[in-house]
Amino acid sequence: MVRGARKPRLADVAARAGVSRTTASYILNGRSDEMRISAEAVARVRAAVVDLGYRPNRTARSLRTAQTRTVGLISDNVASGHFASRMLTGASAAAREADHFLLIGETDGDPLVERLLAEQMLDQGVDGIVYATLRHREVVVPPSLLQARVVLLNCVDPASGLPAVVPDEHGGGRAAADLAARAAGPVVVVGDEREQGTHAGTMRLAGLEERLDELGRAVDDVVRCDWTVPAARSALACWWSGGGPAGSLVCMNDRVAMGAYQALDGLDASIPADVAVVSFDGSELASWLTPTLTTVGLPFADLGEAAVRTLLDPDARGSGTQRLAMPVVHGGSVPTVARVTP
Amino acid sequence: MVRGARKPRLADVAARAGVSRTTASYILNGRSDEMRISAEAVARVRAAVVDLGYRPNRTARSLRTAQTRTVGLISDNVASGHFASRMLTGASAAAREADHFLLIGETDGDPLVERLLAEQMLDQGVDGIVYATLRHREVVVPPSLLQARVVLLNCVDPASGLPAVVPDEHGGGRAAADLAARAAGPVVVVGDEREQGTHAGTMRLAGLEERLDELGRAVDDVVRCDWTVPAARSALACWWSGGGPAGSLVCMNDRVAMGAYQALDGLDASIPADVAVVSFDGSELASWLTPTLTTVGLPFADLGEAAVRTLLDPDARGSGTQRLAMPVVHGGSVPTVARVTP
DNA sequence: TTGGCCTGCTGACTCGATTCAGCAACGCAC
DNA sequence: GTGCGTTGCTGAATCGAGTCAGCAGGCCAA
Repeated sequence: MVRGARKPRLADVAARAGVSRTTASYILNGRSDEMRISAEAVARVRAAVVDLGYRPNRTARSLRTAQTRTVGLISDNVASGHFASRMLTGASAAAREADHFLLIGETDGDPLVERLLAEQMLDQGVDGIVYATLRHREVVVPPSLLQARVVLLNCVDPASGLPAVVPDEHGGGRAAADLAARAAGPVVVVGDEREQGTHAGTMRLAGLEERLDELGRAVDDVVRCDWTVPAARSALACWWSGGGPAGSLVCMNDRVAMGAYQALDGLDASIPADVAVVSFDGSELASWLTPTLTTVGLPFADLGEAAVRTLLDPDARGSGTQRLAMPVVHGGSVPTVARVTP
Repeated sequence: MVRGARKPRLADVAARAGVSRTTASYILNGRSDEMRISAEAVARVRAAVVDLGYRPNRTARSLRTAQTRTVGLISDNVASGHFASRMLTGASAAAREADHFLLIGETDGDPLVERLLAEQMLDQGVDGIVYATLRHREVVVPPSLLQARVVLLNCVDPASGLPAVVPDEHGGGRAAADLAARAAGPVVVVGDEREQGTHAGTMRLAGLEERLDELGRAVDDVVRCDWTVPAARSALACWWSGGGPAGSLVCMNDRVAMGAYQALDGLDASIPADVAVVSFDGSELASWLTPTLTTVGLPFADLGEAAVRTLLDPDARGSGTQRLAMPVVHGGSVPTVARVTP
């Protein structure tokens, strides 16, 4: 590129190659065969592009084609969520793969901000919008969104029938059952399955019960508490005040499991010999505990990726709800081999 | 807006108001006084905008003005970092405040991807680029970036002299000193201050030593280990095998502190009565420990906000490096009142 | 009457691409 | 030599705004 000169335009390329703008445009858009451009012209244009360091102006192209090659992601709190922010990683990677960029905006749950953000993204001309939530739950998307293509991420909107990508909580519950069943003794769920702000709990519990039943086992008790460290700690401490802990604990998330570890700490019971612990999330926290926690992971990066893929896939219009498998992250909190069940 | 009609353009507004496109444009851009447009014309145009539901086409405007009202954020791993992802929250909030959108891209540290991403963002016509890193460290920004306005976030590039926004690690170290000095006995630093991938450690240590010196105290020992839970746990367990723990621990981050808690667990020493623990990060983890951890926080959201503000502030060209204060997050791991120093 | 100034507006060009419709030049069949 | 088809290209319109230069028309002073 010539020093000091302004950025070259398509017209400059065309002039240098001795062809019209039209011809140059066809060549750069891969339509040279269709338009029967001679090989010589193609070569001259390509050379000119290199010589001038030409890069097409995306804005001008967008004006003409009404496509901006950007996708928006509107969320309540995803970037703030410690672990859920990987949805952004996945989404942005998938966008880049499709030569798009990801535009992000957070609403903090404020419906007004949500509406504003949606409108501004539409003004900006995004090619589609991913509507994401920190917790897996049901939502009602703002009507203004519906002018664009929308894919839901980590949430569903039953009324709208919009395509959605969510973790397979039910399958995750089944996986947890298999892990919990490795230990003998009662299976105890820790954490209120109706935790507000999500319905992951009910689905996990349903899967857990289904699979335990198949194994000839059952959920023997549920210790209801918020999904936080201190709530789980005190709930369990209180619950065990009767007899000593035994069997296996299925914790609704890794923080609850951490609370369980703390509650076990004072007692004379070791993990996993006396008590097995399984949980959900697959966050880094699981690897910080001793012994490391066996946890059924939320595939956040994959969720983000799948959502953007679905959004940009022209064939995926009414593709319903995709449930992505929750992979087990193996730790040391369950016995490595299943005990033989009587 | 009329049903089924295509989106109204400025020309439609002008026609309905009985003025020229030029006049309508001046009015909508707040230049009606300067251009001496009559109050009646202004009113008619505003009414037409409402009637038609007119929203300006940002792409067309961008083409003309060469401003896209978007800013890019290129990072190595910020969205994946559990806690650092709040930089995105702050950055996106600041962008929105200035009527801009945030475009994100992650490189995973790959210089090739970095270059590509930078070029694509420039093609996209971003009004500026924030270059961010997960860890606070020195970087060399890719030369292709320098075509745009750039602000560094959580890193510095001494050679380029680019404006940067970073946490005030030195000041944070001083704050930690005040907290550690509340307990009598030796002050022990936990975590290698030369942790690879960041130079936060050396700055924290320098601030710590400076302030301790002012208080007539000193760093009595440094237990060098990686900034991870298991490394800190085993390093401390080993270190204490001589005598019992006492004094105060200054942990290089919250995970190290968690390791310290675990190491203390078997021993007969309580926090903060026997050992005070201070750390750096201010992550949620601090609130999950028992007792809750007193930690000098990284103001990630503020950092992100300040970076975008600086980027968009026309007066802030060579504004040097902004060091944002690290706020103390008070927990229960240090004595509440300072002991009288002899 | 003429010239100059103010008020209130507009015509036409511009940003940088995409794309439809059409046009010369040539060969070939009749 | 006329008509037709193919090859290889191009002119000009278009997307939807922003903006410079200028133009009527009225008023006032000389």
